[in-house]
Amino acid sequence: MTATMRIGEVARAAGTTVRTIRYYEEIGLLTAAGDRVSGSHRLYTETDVDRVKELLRLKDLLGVSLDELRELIAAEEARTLLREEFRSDRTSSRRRAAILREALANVQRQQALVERRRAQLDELDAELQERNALILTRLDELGVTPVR
Amino acid sequence: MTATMRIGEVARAAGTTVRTIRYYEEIGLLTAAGDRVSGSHRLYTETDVDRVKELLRLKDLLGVSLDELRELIAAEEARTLLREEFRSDRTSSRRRAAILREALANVQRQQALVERRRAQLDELDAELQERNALILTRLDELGVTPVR
DNA sequence: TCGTAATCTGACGTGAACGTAAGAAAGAGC
DNA sequence: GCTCTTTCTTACGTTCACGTCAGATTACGA
Repeated sequence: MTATMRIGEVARAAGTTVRTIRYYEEIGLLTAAGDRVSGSHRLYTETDVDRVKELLRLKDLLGVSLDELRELIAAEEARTLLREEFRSDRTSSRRRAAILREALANVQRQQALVERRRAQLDELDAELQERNALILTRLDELGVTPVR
Repeated sequence: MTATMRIGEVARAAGTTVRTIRYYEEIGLLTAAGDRVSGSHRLYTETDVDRVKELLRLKDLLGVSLDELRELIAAEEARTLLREEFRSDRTSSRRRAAILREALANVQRQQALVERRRAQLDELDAELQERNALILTRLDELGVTPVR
């Protein structure tokens, strides 16, 4: 189907290690494309690379554990369905709508977390600004010209 | 001097555990106020509570390790000096300026990290918005009225 | 002074997220 | 078919950031 790649290439493309990819599969965060008999090489697509990148990003930016991440992405399975099932002509409108709703809820959960994080960051930023200003004032009082 | 408190109260006030406070001292992130002979109770001030809160926040929001946090806060010692030495009348203007400059550099390092994080968050947010919009469009194409 | 709660030190335990090593097997290129 | 790199499975090791336990000590309040 799509240009198929092996685990090493995926790791390099996603900026991580082979072990991490396998580990994510172990804990159910990832599944190699296509059925695979134990022992044979795992095969992936570009989409998988994107997924790995996204997992790493969410983990880092939102500071969630891989367990929480699994919950957060639970409905992401729907995203896979969206590619495999959604495109099929024999998928009903009703079914498609359900898939889309799942995907929507999924995205919205992530957005909520992003919003919370952003609010916290803003607060921190405001306090840092304040401290910065205070220090500049004190320097000024000393008759010193601050750097910038 | 200031209203003095013990480790349990500090932990409660900062929303963490006694063990964490001791651990932070172990790795040099924190120092109990005043000289202390081994075995006697650690004593803290309100300022220490703020410091612990800040440490927890930076760790969480910026996603840095405690080691990195120590580097990041290195010059924070200057902040303590700022309270003890800065207020002394026998501290020269030149010395005060130096202390302030240290504090300034310190704050600015933190601000830089906050900025980077914010930029990353913004990027993530933009992509989520896009996905959200795409899903809504598809739902619309199906003639379904999305929730909200 | 005495009882009791909180804290002390020291040490070992734990969960998450991988790292690493060994030996076998797979698969791409010639 | 053969070589050589890459991947496979299994399993134990490691680091970080604390948790937990034991026994001794401290200090506050009656």
